Amino acid sequence: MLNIEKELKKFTLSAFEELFDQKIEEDLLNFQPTRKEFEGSHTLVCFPLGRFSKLNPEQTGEKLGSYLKEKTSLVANYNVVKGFLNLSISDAIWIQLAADIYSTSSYGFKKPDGREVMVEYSSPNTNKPLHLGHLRNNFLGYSVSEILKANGNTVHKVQIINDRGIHICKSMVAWQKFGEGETPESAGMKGDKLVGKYYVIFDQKYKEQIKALVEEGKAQEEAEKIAPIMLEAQEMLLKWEQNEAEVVALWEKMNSWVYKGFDATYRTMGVDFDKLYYESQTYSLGKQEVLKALDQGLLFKKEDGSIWIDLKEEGLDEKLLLRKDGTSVYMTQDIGTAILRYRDFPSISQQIYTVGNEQEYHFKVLFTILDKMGYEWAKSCYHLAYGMVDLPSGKMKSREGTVVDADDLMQDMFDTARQRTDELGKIEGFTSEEAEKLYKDLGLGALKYYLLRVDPVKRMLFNPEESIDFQGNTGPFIQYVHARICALLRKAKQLGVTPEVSTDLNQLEPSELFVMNLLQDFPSKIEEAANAYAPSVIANYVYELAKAYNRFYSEVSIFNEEDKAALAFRIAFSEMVARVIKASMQLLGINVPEKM
RNA sequence: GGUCCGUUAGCUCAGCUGGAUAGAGCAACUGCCUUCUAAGCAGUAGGUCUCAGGUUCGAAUCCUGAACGGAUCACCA
Repeated sequence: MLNIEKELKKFTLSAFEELFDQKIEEDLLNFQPTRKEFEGSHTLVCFPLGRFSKLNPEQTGEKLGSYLKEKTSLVANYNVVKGFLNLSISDAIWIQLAADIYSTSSYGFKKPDGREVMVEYSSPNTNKPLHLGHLRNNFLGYSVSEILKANGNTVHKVQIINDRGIHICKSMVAWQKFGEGETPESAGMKGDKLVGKYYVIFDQKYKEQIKALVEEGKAQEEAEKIAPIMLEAQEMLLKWEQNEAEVVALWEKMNSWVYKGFDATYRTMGVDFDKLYYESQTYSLGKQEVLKALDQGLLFKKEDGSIWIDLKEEGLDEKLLLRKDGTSVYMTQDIGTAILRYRDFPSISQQIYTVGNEQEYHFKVLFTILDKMGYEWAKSCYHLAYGMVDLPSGKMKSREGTVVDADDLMQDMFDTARQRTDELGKIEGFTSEEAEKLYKDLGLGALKYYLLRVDPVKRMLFNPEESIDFQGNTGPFIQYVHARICALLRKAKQLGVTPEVSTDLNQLEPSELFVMNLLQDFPSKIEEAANAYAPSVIANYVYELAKAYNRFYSEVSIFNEEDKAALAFRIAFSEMVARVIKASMQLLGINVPEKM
């Protein structure tokens, strides 16, 4: 495939040899897109080149420009403004590039390179439903997986389901005491919602008990420790780890409710996993590993019997790995899970953990522990941290009922999509299934794009009062451009116009050139997104592309074109744009409709 | 207090491997639908890129310091 920038660099380097008798580093050649107020598409910054050409930047630009124009068929024209050499690429080259792209299947995607990675995302606790934070997590993890695949990696999507621990025991205790046998069926509630309800009830009762104890004269801290309902939860956790039948049965029952609810939510979200890990199946391996490490002298035991690791030398602190009662903590489980994954997938070269940035310290400690335990691969583990999604009122708190529920939010988006679509009235002839599918694609498109266009490291604000837009820099805008192009392609087919990039063509419109330039960027954008684990790179790119195409669309009347070659080209060109839009959106996990 | 992260237009965000007059969208205002989908296009207005130093021909971008906001340093996950 022709790469214009690469070619320009090559010729510029030889220009330096011929004109100035200098061999210079390629890195010195800084090509950037030409600003739209100047003529040209590629601009070479000449300031750093003066010391090699022994000329001022302006003169350097002139010399290079005339050399390139003369010696290569690439450059049709040039101009120098201040120290910037602006180059216009000849239409023939653009047409050749278009022909290359048009004939390339899955343009921009790399062939599998044998590198295998594991991406973890979602990883919910089973004591409450998924919320807005999980949406950012899931969309991010899913999209990064798709981007890595497009960049040539084999990807295993996994999650670790936090199905055990004190949190789930809290829901269990509350259900046992106050549930009166309620089930999702009897309550008419999704299972995850029902279990979440009892988690909230636990917290309410717990707070009441603490308050009562404090009124009796206990210190707050002590009251928190001795509140009866908390003791019951702790006892239940112990019984669970001892595999007591009744507790295990209750645990299985309530978790199965939750899984059914989660499955429904994941299906709506359009995410999936290749393999699921459950903490209940990995924590004992973690425990074994901890005990092994204790034998090896890597850990130490405190007087009360709890087991710790000392990471002060690594600039971290002491970390608890097993409680005094022998039960395991979060860290213990994560150690077991990581090791198990490498046993299951020995050829992966990296594990990527999509987890909020509030857990940065946790992962730093986890990777350090694994490293100390002698696992070579610990060095390549990567915590893909993302910022919290805040509400105008501040952080979401499930205990205080300020969370934005994932199912509710998605349903709101679908409703908005339906309403907007009905207002516009453009989908006559759709069956009700087709219409429903469209509402979902649009609603999810808006939501996913909204969450993914922001750089992952940044925390973001979500205001539930202001609904997510369907206009401007949004998912539906991009989906709309795709649908528009599909309408063109249908019409072309109807009229019997065969899309073709023909060399008979002799001129392209400025707005076409601008789009071509963006199309050429697609492969490097995928690479950039993969290297930075940042879907936002793709999101911003595809928006720019869609916007640039829209400009062309409004400036150039396609079917009024009398030149046959130009008409055939514009159809092919539009088709290319649609393909890149579709592929980009696929990388974000967003479907693009053909009509909307 | 230690460590990490963020701060760009009224709001939400790009730009950050240093380059021209810092860009989009929303909100406001002005045009454009008898012609391929107006969920659109074009335009107007809106900025001491938090501040102060430094490096450089050139700094929103790199370095140092400060301010503000957030996270974290749990026998929670």
